[in-house]
Amino acid sequence: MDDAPKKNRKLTLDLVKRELIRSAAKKLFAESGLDGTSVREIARLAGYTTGAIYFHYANKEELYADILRDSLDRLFIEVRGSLPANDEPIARLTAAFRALVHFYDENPRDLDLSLYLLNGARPRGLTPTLNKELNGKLRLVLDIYRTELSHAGIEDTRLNVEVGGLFDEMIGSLLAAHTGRLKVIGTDLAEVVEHHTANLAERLAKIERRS
Amino acid sequence: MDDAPKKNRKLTLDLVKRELIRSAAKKLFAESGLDGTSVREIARLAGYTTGAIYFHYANKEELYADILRDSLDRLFIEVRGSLPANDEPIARLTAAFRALVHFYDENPRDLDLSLYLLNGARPRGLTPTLNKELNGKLRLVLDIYRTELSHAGIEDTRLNVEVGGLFDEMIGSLLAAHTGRLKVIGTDLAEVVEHHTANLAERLAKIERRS
Amino acid sequence: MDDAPKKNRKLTLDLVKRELIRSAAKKLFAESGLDGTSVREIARLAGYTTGAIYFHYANKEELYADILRDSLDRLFIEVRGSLPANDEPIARLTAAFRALVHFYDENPRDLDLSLYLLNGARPRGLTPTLNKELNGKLRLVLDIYRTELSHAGIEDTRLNVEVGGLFDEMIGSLLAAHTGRLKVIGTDLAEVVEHHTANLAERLAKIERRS
Amino acid sequence: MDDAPKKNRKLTLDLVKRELIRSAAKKLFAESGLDGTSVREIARLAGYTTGAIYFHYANKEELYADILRDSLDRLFIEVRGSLPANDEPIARLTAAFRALVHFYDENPRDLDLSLYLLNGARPRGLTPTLNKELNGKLRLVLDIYRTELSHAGIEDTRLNVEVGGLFDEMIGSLLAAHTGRLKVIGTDLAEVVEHHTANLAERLAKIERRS
DNA sequence: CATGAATGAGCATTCATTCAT
DNA sequence: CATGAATGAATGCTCATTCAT
Repeated sequence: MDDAPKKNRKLTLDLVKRELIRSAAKKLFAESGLDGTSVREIARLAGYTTGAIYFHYANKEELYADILRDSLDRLFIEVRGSLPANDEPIARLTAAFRALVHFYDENPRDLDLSLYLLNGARPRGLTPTLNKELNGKLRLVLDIYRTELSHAGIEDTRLNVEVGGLFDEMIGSLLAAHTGRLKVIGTDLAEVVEHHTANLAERLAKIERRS
Repeated sequence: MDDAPKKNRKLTLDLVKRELIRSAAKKLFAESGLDGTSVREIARLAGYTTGAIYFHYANKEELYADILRDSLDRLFIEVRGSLPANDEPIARLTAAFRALVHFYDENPRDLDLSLYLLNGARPRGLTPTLNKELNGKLRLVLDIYRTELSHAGIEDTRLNVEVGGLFDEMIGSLLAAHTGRLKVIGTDLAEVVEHHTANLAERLAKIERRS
Repeated sequence: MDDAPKKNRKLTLDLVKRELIRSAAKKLFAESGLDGTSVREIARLAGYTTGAIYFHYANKEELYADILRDSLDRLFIEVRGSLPANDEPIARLTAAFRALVHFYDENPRDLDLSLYLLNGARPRGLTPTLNKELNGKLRLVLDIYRTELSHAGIEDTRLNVEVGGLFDEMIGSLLAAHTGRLKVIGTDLAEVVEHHTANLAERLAKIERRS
Repeated sequence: MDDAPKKNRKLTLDLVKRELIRSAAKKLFAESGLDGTSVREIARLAGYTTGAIYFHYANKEELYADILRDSLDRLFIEVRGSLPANDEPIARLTAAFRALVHFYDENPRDLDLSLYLLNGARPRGLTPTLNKELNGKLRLVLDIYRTELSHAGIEDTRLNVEVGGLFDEMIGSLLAAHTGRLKVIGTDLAEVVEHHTANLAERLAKIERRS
């Protein structure tokens, strides 16, 4: 405990620096995407020079992955943590979706960042390995909904369709709220979220009845 | 009818060539986006040299816009043409949405291509003028739904929310079907479309009752 | 006389077309130089397409040379034609210089065009052969002054210096008048020309006395 | 003096490298002009790769401007520094012109480089901002002569004409000496300069008498 | 003669990445 | 650890020139 104070301080400083870089990169990646952001820009915003980035990260892609990895991990924790203890499937699912919406509403940059994966789009520049890993993390979140739906008695065949569909509707709403199509009318996101989660509850109820 | 055979043949050939370029460009733009596609690649795929592209199009962006313009025009015609003659608002809206889904299901490349506009994202590299024009074309399609919803008696304040929301859900479903999240389970799109349009009908009915 | 009316008309038309091209090219070359003018621009301004230029001229350089050649020929004729019949060397020289100034004042485009040669500058893009030929034509004009000066009794050693110097002063004045440094004060060229030719006369007189 | 040897060495090396680029660029710009010189050529001559140039200069134009800026600054210092302390206007003006001629005689590349500005020609490719700035620097030099002439009692209306005229004659002579028209006869520049400054003195004297 | 489509080399510029210091 | 100079490949685009029609 006493023989490594320097190392600790150093480690801490190191983390602070890494966070500085990540924070700068996140902002820029969210604004302009992976290809649209240059390492020089990131370095400048973080207060470093180009070379420094490469001390902390092997390359640009790794930095991008690191940020997205972290974002997906936090999303997972948030959603999993939102599940209430009760047995009511619909209540649990509703809570889980509310958590998703809440997360991306509070962290709009993460939404922009995740768009690459969310719409399954071109992994342009993203190594297959990394693409797989990150999609795996996304699947982990989706699996929460899948599990809950299965607990709600939805048969396996419908499962993926429902989960994917509901998920995409959420994302769609978030995008609508986030990208300005909504700003025109001045309605705030909270209202929209309520509207959608209400819809969701009804739909789940109906699915339950059907199955 | 007989006095201009050469000119006609030439014109036809010309259109064929332009179409060759557009087709190659569409494929690549759909796969890798505007920035991710190089003019050289397009030329190579079309069987030309770089310079030839610039004989037909002022620049890369113009080529991209030309393709997207055409896609949105065809979508508009398809959706507008799908409206049945009867007065039943819900039937009309359902048909209109079905047409949208159908169009993008049949032309998956157009879906990828339109993603830029659909999720309102950063027009990185798109000239403001062009961005405006293309978004205008998209708005034309959205206005069809807006009009129908207003005929269905939805009050003006809710209009934009509903149109945007419904639209995004459709797009979300299409993406889910299109980008592989669905392929896993092997369910075909037709089923999903039915599922969603059914949902839509119910929801519209409910909205109608509320208003 | 009767058997070639078509050919004549054709020849005439041909000359007209060539003149059309030359006129367009002259304007653009004078404005933007050899490198700064594209063949396409010339063709467009002349009302033709690119290929047509290459029917009439082997290449861009040849077109440029043709124009400059013509300009220098006309300058030569003008200057030589200006020499009065009398024996008075000073009067003859003054007339010759006045003709030079007059020519470039009346044909400002020719002045811009000739700048390449006049300041002996970079033959960038100008084939040595052509450069030699055109400089030869310029020398022909200079030789008029040289001859006159020698008639005025200037010894051979001074000849080139004087001719070059006087010539450059004329050009300098023309440039000053032509390029805006003079416009500021609103003085018109006529005045400047008189001023300089007066100077010239005095100077020649003095040279004469000295020699 | 001793505590920063590394930094000093680095700084020195840095300046040397920048100077290497500037020197290579100056040579090529002087020979072939702004448009006629490619960045690749500059890099090659300087012993670097293309990209390296862009580390030191924002773009080709900036490099050109940097060189010309420096040249005009040095000319200004030279001319201003040449003015003798005495009150004799003609002596002062003669000295000032002699300095100009001397400067460009010693630095023939600077003369070629400055031709763009000197003959007021099309700033093809030169950003208006830069063109303005550089012309401002040239004006600073011209203003020295203007001031001296005004001290010599020349009335304001004649001022610009005289300054522009005298200046252009100087430049004309330099060009004549510099571009080979003189080389033929083997007369050295010194003689020509004396000849011209003598002419100048007489002319000024005459102007003074007239005014 | 003229067209206009196509070529292909060249250019300015950007940028991820490396590495000596 | 960080710097900053340098690399080199790639990119969008231009343009003189050619040539089948």
